[in-house]
Amino acid sequence: MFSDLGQEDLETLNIHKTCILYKKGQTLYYEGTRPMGLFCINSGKVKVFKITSDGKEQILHLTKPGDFIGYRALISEDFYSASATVIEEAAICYIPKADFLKILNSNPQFFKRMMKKLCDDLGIMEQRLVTIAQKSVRERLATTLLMLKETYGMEGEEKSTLIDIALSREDLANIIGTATETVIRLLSEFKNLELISLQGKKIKVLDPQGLLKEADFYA
Amino acid sequence: MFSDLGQEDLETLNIHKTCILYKKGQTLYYEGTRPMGLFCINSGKVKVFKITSDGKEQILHLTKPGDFIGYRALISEDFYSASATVIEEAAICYIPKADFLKILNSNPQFFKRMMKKLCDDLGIMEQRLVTIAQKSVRERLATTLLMLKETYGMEGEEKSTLIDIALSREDLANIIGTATETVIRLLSEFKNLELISLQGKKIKVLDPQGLLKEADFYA
DNA sequence: CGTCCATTTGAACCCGTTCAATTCCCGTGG
DNA sequence: CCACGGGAATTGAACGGGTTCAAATGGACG
Repeated sequence: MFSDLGQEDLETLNIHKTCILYKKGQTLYYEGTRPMGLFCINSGKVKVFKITSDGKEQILHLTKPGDFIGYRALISEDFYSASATVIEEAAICYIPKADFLKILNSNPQFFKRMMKKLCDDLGIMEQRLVTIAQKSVRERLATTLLMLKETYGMEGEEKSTLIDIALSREDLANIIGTATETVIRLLSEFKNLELISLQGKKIKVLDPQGLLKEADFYA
Repeated sequence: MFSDLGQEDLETLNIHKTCILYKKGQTLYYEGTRPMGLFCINSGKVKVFKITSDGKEQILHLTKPGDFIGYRALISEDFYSASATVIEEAAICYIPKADFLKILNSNPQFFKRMMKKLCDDLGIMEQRLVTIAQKSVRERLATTLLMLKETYGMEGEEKSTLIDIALSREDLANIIGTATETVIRLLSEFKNLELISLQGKKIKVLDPQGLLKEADFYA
């Protein structure tokens, strides 16, 4: 995202930039607080989520290296609408609000790229809404596994792909919008159908075509 | 949105602009087709929705006067990701793609306003995702009725508010992500609890506080 | 006035939740 | 090094919200 900024902008960026290593469980920001800057994920993994009135968690986004988060509240000059917590030790840079906004306002190319990213994120969110509203939990789990494979997949031998993210069953449930127990039962069904294999927290996809069928996916 | 454009931009806008009256049931565009311009809703109502592989419909958005739709595909130079159909006779203007993009690229203020709108839409979509994923159908119906009241409410005598949009029970179900029959049953329960009253397709909100409680809403 | 679709009601069924009990896993301290 | 403690994962079973299918009723429009 920042890749083709000019020399000047890159310097603006770096002057006040700080990079810190965060441990699992640490929280970057809380819903309802005021953003003071932008977080860029260099390595590790972060979940972005909301908590409902009855205490249930919904995960909106999982980061991959290169992502930055909390940019929407920054652009809108608004409070954070979600919280962000580290789920795997992560190296994260922090760019003060003023520097980010300065570049945003002075560099039309960058502005355009942000706009494009917003459009993409909105498209993804709309598709997720439809999936959650109209598909069964079983279909949603299959969909989510395929999505995780795309994002975190590591090709292995025998055409199998390891999903390289240590999600708890509870986190997985909070992506899909279901109960932890349901995820566990369905994962074990998928294992019996030899669609996936389980190695501790990590999941390996054995039969993507089969999962696609379970997801009832056509697009 | 277009309100404080300069004289020049307004003229660009008007040269090729066409305004047509659409009847109920007419479709403005279909998912998967290429956008050629922007639709602005002057009056009437339009639903924006996706169809899933198994033929179920999910409504993503209902318009109000002043809204314009399909702008995301236009900005992203992408295909439409949803379809749009008129649900109440509507007067709609059409601005060719080139004119819209010209203004977008030449007017930073307008560009910024679009960016802000994208942020807002994304925030709304995230909130809806959480609601659908984590709330019961009953809570979602109450939430939706309150939302509709905000958008289409007409204050009447006796502190009651008429929701001035003729939604079919099926459309209402397709906003909430449930079956038509469930909506009917819950509406009738809400009526018995004297939270709402029903007059044909139109719904009148009698007790917003009560609905708020049903929605289990805290924000 | 008749046709057709939307709405309503009824009833059976099932997916998914919830609660409870058990097992597993892993880090920690003796 | 190993026993212990505690949270995560798993399994079991009952319950219930919501869906589905079928049938009856109502209402709009030609």
